[in-house]
Amino acid sequence: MKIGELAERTGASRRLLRYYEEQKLISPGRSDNGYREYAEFHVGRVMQIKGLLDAGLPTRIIRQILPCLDQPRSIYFDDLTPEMVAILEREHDHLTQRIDCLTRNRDSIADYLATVRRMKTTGEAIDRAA
Amino acid sequence: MKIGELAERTGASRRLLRYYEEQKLISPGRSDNGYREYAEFHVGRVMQIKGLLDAGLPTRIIRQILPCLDQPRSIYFDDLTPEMVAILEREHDHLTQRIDCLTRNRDSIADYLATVRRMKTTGEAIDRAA
DNA sequence: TTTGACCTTCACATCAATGTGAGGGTCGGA
DNA sequence: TCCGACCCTCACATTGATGTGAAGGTCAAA
Repeated sequence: MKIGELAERTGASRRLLRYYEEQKLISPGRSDNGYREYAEFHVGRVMQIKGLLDAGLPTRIIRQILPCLDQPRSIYFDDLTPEMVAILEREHDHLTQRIDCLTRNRDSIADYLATVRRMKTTGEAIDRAA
Repeated sequence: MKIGELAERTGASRRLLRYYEEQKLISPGRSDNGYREYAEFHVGRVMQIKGLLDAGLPTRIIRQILPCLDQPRSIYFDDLTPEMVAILEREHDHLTQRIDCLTRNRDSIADYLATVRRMKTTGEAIDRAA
């Protein structure tokens, strides 16, 4: 599949797909004419990159952890240095922190919305006294 | 408390604290000499901002949802426009998506690390065949 | 009273993630 | 063969979150 189709299927711009490649997050092949050639699995891959990016991870980190997240592992265990394990552990903890922070804030929003809805139905009694 | 102390207690640079103010995320008072004067609750507030920012939310969104997350509500229910409710609902869903994405990826890392550890103990049998 | 450690504003620098456009090939169909 | 819709590279622009430094005011302690 060429870049246009991948762009359409993932919602990422062509420019962005080239940027991901420049950042070594994806490595499409090339056909004879120089066009990038993407495989089916690149669709999921791009979605994953977009998600991680949107969640605040920089490409630098994504590049490091991505090879470990593939289903048929693309990095093998004897290639794995202690440094790499340390990075993964650190990122694992970091992700957990982010998740906790987001969860707390999301729940606060939910609480707030729930309160608003309760107010709306039980009458407009506002506790300005708080 | 002055900006230096707040910076030290929150781990945010002075520059950043001024930036947050410029972005209307915090509103310290001023003493006679023009120095910013922060209250105790600003410590938590800054941590929350840092967390949200680190998790990928732009200041624009943080500014919108922050007033709703305070414990003594600083925004009251009759001030709340339908547009604001819509924004909160949208952000709530968006946060949920982010959380799911991060959770999936964190769990993948955990799986990977678990597999690595299993390999280390049960011998170096590598499934290159995958 | 001077020095050092604060604080102020202003402004330019940087990095990551993007957009946008120029200048130019490739290719399939009218 | 020519047009339109693709693709390429290169490169400059922008936005958001920061760093950094200049030029200067405040204040406490020596």
